[in-house]
Amino acid sequence: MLTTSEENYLKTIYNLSESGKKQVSTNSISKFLKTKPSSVTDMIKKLSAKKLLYHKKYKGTNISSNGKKLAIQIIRKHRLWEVFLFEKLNFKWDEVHKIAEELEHITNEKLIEKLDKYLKYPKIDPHGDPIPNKNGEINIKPKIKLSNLLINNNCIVSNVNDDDGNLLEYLNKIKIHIGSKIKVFDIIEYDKSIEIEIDSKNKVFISNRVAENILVTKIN
Amino acid sequence: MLTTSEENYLKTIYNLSESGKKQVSTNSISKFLKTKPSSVTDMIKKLSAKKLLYHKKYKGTNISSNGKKLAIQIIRKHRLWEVFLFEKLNFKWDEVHKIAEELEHITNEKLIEKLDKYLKYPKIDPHGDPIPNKNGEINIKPKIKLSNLLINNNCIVSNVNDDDGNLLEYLNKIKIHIGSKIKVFDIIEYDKSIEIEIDSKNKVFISNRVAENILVTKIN
DNA sequence: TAAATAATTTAGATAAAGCTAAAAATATTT
DNA sequence: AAATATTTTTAGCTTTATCTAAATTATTTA
Repeated sequence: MLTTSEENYLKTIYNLSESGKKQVSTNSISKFLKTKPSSVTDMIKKLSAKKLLYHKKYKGTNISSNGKKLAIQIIRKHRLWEVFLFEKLNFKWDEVHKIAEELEHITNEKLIEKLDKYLKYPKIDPHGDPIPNKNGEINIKPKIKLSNLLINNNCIVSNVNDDDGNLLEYLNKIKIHIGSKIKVFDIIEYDKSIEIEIDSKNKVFISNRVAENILVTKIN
Repeated sequence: MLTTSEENYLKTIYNLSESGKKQVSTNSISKFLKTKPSSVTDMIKKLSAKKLLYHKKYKGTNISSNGKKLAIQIIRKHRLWEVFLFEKLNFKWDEVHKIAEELEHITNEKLIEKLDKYLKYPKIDPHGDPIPNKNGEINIKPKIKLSNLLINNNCIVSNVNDDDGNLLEYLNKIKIHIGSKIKVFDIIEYDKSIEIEIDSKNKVFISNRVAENILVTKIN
């Protein structure tokens, strides 16, 4: 059994090693968790002693296969709770993460199995991220440009190219945000602009340039 | 903001002072929480400094009105989560308490308001205990003998006189336990035995003697 | 490549929440 | 009312997860 703190480190190290090179630096962990590098070193020692990490002094940290298994189960719990908060309690997409950070540490296998069943075994969370199953298998859907979809395709917005401040402002105005469900209604051949339906409500036209800067996960 | 441990002490002291005399002894707290009396003394000092308790050395502890308010909100969370686990996730009555002990410490007001709404503002938990409302008001229903109910009354079993080992065994056999919902179908004038329906399923007859040893909370 | 800079680790400190053992206060018996 | 027993508190220790400051190793730059 792991403490909440150990779980948070493990999850962070797993996430950092997935979204980059396999060797995770002490500083990157410290930055993410907002703790001091010396605290990170301490925790790395603890988790290494439990064979959940491999660590070479001054070189970096790797997650072990046991560590990975545990991390994935924490992520599973996190994302299932996010679905619950979003779908059942009607929280907004940007409110669920913080609460799920607390709920994910509740340790009761039966609770998670029953929650999963109750939510009808969802495959993705409100941000479009895949939910690992009981056995830790993850169905990773690639993130593609909205401009690459075809008519009648459905997707969830998972990322926005935010180099450009104006784009975010515009998306905010037409109510597109991370987690929004979008259906492609029409594609105009002339300029590749597309007509979309946002969250089963408003329909709008967006230019190809905008559609190229929205990353989505295809669903069904 | 209180730590989980502080919350557990506060809740315990509130419960002990409700179910007995107002002065709570260090030993009784220690017994309930399975910590050593010396640890209890330490925590009492901490909570007294926060004005949540009043304490006189060697004499005993009282909960303050601020302490009471906080304790009631923790109990509110606990009982709402119990309803969720019981009604939505289909846990058994005797499984919900342990899980709710963890869930009750999650601190997010909006979460509890939304959970309350989602559960349709329940008034009692699966054990028949009242759920305090947002303002901390508790609708305390008296616990009465099952033998005192009238035809068509509904109730929840909240206590069983367990001096007699045979009674518990018998109740187990006919599937009556704490939290069971019972409807009175008929009362036989001759011997005051009653016909009841248990959890909207099986109907049985029980003697007046048995009915006198089951304490219930009337509902609707 | 040597010096400067950055990253990482070590050593030692702190606060929270528990513990044991002993002292002090209170309660109960004889 | 003394002696004994019980309860409560105090003093000091442990573990967990942090921290700061200093030392060590790695990397970058001039």
